[in-house]
Amino acid sequence: MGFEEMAECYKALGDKTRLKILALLMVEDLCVCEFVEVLKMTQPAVSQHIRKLKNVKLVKERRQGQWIFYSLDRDRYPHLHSVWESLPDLSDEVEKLKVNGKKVYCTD
Amino acid sequence: MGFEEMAECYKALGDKTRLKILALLMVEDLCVCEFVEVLKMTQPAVSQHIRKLKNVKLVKERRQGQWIFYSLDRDRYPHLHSVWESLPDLSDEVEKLKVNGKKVYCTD
DNA sequence: CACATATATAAGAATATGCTTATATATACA
DNA sequence: TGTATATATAAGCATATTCTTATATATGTG
Repeated sequence: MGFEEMAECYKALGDKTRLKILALLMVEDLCVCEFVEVLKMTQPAVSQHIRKLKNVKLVKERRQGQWIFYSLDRDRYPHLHSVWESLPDLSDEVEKLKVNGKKVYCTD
Repeated sequence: MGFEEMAECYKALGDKTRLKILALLMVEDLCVCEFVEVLKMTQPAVSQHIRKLKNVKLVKERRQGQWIFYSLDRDRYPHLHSVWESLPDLSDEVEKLKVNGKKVYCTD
């Protein structure tokens, strides 16, 4: 991987909101409307951050009905494994989603 | 380490020139005038990139006479070890410096 | 001390980034 | 087919980034 490509990847990591999105994806796959809840941001703002993460292949998407679930592609860049491990644990945030009835359960 | 601090760190990594500086520092400690030679950039441009790396503690400096040698602080962020290992090997570039008589030898 | 070399800093300009609001597209369902 | 929900995209604006040129500071040397 060349310097340009690497730089684009770290640039994607170089934002607090995107790091939180990735930390949330370490807990489980989530969709945009769930990020909107947790991050208290508008839907377009979230979508634009996710687009940047997709552009550098850090996250994958899979559509399930009207929702699109995003997942962290942990193995895309093996040298980032310890970066993922170093992210703060946000499982409490995901738990709050469930408690508040904002979690999307998809039974496809 | 919080998200804000992490983001600042990855932001520092999110630039092709700075990644090259770090890759060069994987080979050996270097000073600004050597980066200027290798990177074919102006001295202020190089200094400003180094300042960003210093701000997030990725590089350390030590003055030796009129030169300031910069070094990679490999252990500052343990989760970045494999990032350092993944950087392209630029020892050829440092070798060229020596061949062209642009290497700074400091005998302090 | 005067001058050369190495480095840092400041100011300005061009470009990039990250939000906002408005709108388009895709899917589900009655 | 019409409506609701989820998501993406576009345009515009405020701020940040990265260069350039000019200048300041620090060290070494005659």
